Amino acid sequence: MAPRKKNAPDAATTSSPVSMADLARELNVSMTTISRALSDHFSIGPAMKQKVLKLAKKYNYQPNHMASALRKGKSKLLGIVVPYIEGRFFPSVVHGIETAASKAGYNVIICQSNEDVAQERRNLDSLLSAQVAGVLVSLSRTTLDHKHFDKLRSRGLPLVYFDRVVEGDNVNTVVLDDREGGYLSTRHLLAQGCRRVAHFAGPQHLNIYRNRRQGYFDALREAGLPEDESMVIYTDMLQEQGAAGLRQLLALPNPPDAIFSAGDYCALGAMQEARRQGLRVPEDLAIAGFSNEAFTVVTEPNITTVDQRCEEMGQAAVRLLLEVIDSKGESFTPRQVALRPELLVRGSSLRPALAPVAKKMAASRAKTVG
Amino acid sequence: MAPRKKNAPDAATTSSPVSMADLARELNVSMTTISRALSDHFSIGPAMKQKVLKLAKKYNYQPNHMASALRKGKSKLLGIVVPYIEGRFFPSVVHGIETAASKAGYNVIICQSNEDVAQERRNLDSLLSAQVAGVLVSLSRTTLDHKHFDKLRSRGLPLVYFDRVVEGDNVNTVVLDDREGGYLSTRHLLAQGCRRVAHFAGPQHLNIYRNRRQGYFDALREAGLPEDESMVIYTDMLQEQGAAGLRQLLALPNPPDAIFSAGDYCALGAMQEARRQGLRVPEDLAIAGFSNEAFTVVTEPNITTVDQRCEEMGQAAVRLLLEVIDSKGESFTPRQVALRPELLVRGSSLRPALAPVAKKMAASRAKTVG
DNA sequence: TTGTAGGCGTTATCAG
DNA sequence: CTGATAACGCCTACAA
Repeated sequence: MAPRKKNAPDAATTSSPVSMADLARELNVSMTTISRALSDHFSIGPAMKQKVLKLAKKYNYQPNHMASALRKGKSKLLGIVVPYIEGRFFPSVVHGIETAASKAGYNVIICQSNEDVAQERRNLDSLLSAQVAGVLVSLSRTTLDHKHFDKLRSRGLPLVYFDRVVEGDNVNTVVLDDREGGYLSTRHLLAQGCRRVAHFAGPQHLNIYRNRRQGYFDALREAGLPEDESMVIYTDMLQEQGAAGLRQLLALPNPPDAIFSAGDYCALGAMQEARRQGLRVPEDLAIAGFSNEAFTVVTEPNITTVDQRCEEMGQAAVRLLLEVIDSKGESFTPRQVALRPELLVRGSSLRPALAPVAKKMAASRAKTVG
Repeated sequence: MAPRKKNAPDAATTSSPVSMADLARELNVSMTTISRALSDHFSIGPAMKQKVLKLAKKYNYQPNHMASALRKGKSKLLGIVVPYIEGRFFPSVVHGIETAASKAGYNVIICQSNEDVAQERRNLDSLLSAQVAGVLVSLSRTTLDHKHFDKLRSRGLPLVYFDRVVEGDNVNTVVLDDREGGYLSTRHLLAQGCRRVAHFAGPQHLNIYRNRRQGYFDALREAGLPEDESMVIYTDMLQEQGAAGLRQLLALPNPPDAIFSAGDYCALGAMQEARRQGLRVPEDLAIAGFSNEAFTVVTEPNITTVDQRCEEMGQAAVRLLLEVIDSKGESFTPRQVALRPELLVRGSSLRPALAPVAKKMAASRAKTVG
């Protein structure tokens, strides 16, 4: 062990961190007093409190969270496990999480599963070892069973899933209300005067895509329109598939006058293909996507889409997690939160003739439906 | 203190974490033996090692990093401070950092300064308290002096700046070679046959923009072309400023046939304005941007740009930081790393007539110049 | 090859 | 109001 020189003028370059013991020695009081003064304990007189605080500032005292956590058995660390930190969605959610967590005095450890269950398992072990106070997870695509999360539960570690969640009512989850998103989007297209609205659906084993499709059908039914499976194209939400999908739709005896795509990339592909086919967007074909990708405000026209409230999702997840953490002892009844999506009406779906009116309607709708 | 039942069948729902002491008791050996067996110490026989490892697995033992860090005075945590986690750049860098760090057995705590020095200061305190082993920083825009980082240095805490760095040769930095990026881009435009290349420059108090401009001038000089300040438009790299900038350039007696923009958004604005003015891109006006924003492959034509190697930057920063950490004791000579940018030639700058040849040239150049 | 004991910095408990 | 003391879980000199 390196010899530590206490109470000695520090070496030229590096100095050891100041501990409570150092402050205690300096003031000729006990560590207890220091500890209490710093944590604003009622049993310490204001005079002493001031003295301690002043000295702490002078010596630039930083509490050692590890020691505190070790002693208390509770750290001020939250763990995040996401598939990856790229694209638009996850970074924004992480942004929201970090903001909310730091506001509550927590630091955040971030892990990526890279869409790999094995990695996800290791992430959990890693967070366990780091003694986090709770964990926020968005499942990897390859996660089929969730036994590895029992390890957390058996340790009594609070857990909240977001976006890609375990379904059930005994888990804490925060998701976007995808059904509502699909519903709002489709209803908007119908309000534009479109009568044959097609749908680009995503993989139906993922609940987000199932729900968006459900919202689409709900809006059709509400408008008294039939559910026509020939108008639904199943894709993996890739750009090229949007182009191919549109070609397929145009070959129908009765082609669509609008498309609600469950993803922006697919919508983009369709819009580009429409141009190649000589169709005007939105006059001949109205298009709406999903996710509010950055490029949707760069295309000509801009693409109507649904915002996923990434940041709110992060904040809601943290709020829920902290509730569970703070309720330690009493048994907390798991809760499932669904966030309102926001429809963003843009040029790709706004029929010029109806524009002034429709814009207003759409705007008020997007707000009031929430 | 809650009573802990050692060695007792665990309560129905939650169980306490298993410690080395628990394992030691079970095997009737000392904690020392357990500790050594788990850390693969040479003085422990293979038989005992096996026994311990098996029991550890059975009880799902997770080492307590906090205790270990407290004892050793060294944690396995790295701290990151970034202005924010959004857009394309920072998330990708963070992605690279987390990947490299976790490969080396480190966890990563992430903090956002929100472009605010005061917040940045708090972030540092927070990381100090969390006992991180080192810190990676990209400066907030409002950070003018760097005194608050002395706190780290005086604690002997390794520090690496990336992207937005403190300039000097006594700090560790990782940046993109922006000059080279500007040079490659401009040279490419010249190779396309353009002879009047304009430049959208960014705020010159930021070194990245200064350097991109320098690369632009270097390429012009190399081609024997004059430096013409009337062809340089100073902007904040906003989309609208690109449009305005182009209008300004077109009003010149001798308008440009190409633009090298120090940012993609500005390039986009110019491209949209060019279309409005009836100019063909790239035939009448070749355009190149900077940053490889996601939308550059979505526009028509796609936008030629310079990739900033976000992920490599993160990895390089971690490598450097770990070097400093591992060199503890010997004095480490600070190092400044500059990453090679990658020119991505796309439709906005590829003159059709020259396309087949030029494409090949540009490609080989982008690789070999590096 | 294994064990003993002390301490990292903090806080809870109990005693003044 | 304040102080002494013992733990939290792990590591490591030193002893056996």
